[in-house]
Amino acid sequence: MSKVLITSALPYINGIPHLGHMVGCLLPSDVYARYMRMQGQNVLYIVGTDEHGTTSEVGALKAGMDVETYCDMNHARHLKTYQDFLLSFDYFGRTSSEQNKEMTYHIFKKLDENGYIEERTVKQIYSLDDQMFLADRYITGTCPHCGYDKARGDQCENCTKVLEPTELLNARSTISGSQNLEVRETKHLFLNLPKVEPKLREWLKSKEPFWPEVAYSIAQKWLKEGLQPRCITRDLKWGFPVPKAGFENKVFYVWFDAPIGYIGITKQWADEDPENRDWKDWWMGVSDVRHVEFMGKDNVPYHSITFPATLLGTGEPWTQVDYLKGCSYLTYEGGKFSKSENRGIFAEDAVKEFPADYWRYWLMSNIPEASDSSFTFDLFAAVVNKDLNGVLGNFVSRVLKMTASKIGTFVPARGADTPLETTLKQNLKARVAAYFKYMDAMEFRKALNELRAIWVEGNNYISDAEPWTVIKEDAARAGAILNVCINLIRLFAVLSAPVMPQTVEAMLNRLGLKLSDMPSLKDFDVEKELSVLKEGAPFEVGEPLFERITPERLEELKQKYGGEKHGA
RNA sequence: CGCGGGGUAGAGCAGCCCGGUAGCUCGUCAGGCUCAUAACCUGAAGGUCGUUGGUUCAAAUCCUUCCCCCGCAACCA
Repeated sequence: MSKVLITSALPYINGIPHLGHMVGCLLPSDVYARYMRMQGQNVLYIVGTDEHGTTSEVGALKAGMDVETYCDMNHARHLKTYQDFLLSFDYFGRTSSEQNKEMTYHIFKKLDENGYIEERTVKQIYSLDDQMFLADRYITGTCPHCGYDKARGDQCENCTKVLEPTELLNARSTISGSQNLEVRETKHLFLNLPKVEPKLREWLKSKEPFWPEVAYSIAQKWLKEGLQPRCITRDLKWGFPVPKAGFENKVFYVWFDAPIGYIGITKQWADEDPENRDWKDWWMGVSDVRHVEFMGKDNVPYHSITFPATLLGTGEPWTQVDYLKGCSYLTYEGGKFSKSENRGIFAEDAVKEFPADYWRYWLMSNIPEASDSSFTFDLFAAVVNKDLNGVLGNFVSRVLKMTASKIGTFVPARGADTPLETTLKQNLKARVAAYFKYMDAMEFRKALNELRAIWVEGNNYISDAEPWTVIKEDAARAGAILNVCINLIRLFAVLSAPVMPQTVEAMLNRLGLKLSDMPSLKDFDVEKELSVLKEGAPFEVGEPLFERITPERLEELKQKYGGEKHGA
């Protein structure tokens, strides 16, 4: 059995996860993890919060809390949200953990020993009132080019010109509003990327061609533009103190320790059960691990260039990413998700409106793979009503209700196959093979399209077989048809499990089965799976699996979540 | 000329790498069925594949011009 290490980009703790975050990395990583487990693979699925950096410090300051308490609170909030979305991670850790500190120090030490770390003195803006160095984005002032008075230290949003913070007129701290700023020199440590570049190029060459277009292009772009030494320390308090003489008051830059978090969190997981778990089995000197990373396109440079270079620089045999699934962005009703403008639907609210499976199904079948895609409530309602209610939910209803009313609440006897069953099985075999092929390749839109097509086979079969007509003349044959249909419900449930775990459980329960009764997808055989439920097995009809979204409800949702474009 | 991605029926997408009758889902219209959630099944209408020029027997697909949308641009996670 091979090992599959699955990681999702670690959500930044200060952010409020919205549907874009869910679909870009968290959800696909979960669907893939569930699928691989069902394929009999040994899966380790790691997620957690990314906690360090200025943004957390400022967030805590504004909330009037110390950073640790603030992060504890937000960590719990993130965890709750992801559990509500039914993410099946093996461990949900945090980059601020002791374990991650250990890993970060170890890796830093190796890089330093190998000569990849260098000191540089840089000029930065210091705020006397805030008593801290300000990141460029925390400095606001008047743009020297266009006179826009809310230009940020890195760029003017009005005229789009790239700026140096020292160019701003009337510069002030975004945090306190103080204009009491001065330029100070400060010493920092840099990771010498150009020195790692030859190794990096060689490594990328072997992996990259198999990545999605988006990920491949972004990595190529960075190499083409040439790598520069990258600063890995900051003048902040919230972070891991730099273990080097002369840098006692500085911490590592969040982007240095965040990806190391995958390893640190694995150690958190291992430490829970040290008898049976070892982080090294997944990360150090192993050749039987396939590492798959999921992330939004903004994260690709760090996972394809900076982090691999960091690991290569240690000279140690770390597990590197084998497949990098980079997704594009999901936009909301034609614009960006924005917490400050209260535009978009956030994960916490989403699960209050509809069960997680509705969102999981919609998001996975509309995942932005090739290009950005858009969430609209109209599209959402169309999919929920048509696919979930019309195709899947209605099939379950019509089959179970008819069997119950015409025969009884048990599985009728199976008959000999007619050409109808032969055709059904042929179609299903082809569909299932395609579904597996796309899931293996992480082409989720296509996979979900096949899943839907598999459900449609059920409606096609029952339309062609017409048990409601047959039963008037030949009760045994009608029973045989319904036997196939009930087995189809079970088959649909099994195949849908990676995407809609909750619904699948409900489907199985009606058939007197549990989630644990699901077969492995390895060596999945349509013929065999269609004869699992035998004559006499009891079932419950139950309520409809899904709720339809009425036009009234749709309007209500659009109103509530600011579906209309601002400033139109 | 900053970089990358995208521009294909009313909507959302596939096809493009490896040129050869333009495909899928929703929506619309018509028909069927009446077991089921006004659901399901069948069929039809609807596209000069953003634009210019070129290569070719043949271009959505290769090269070129311009336009539009989205994202990124290293002290923003």
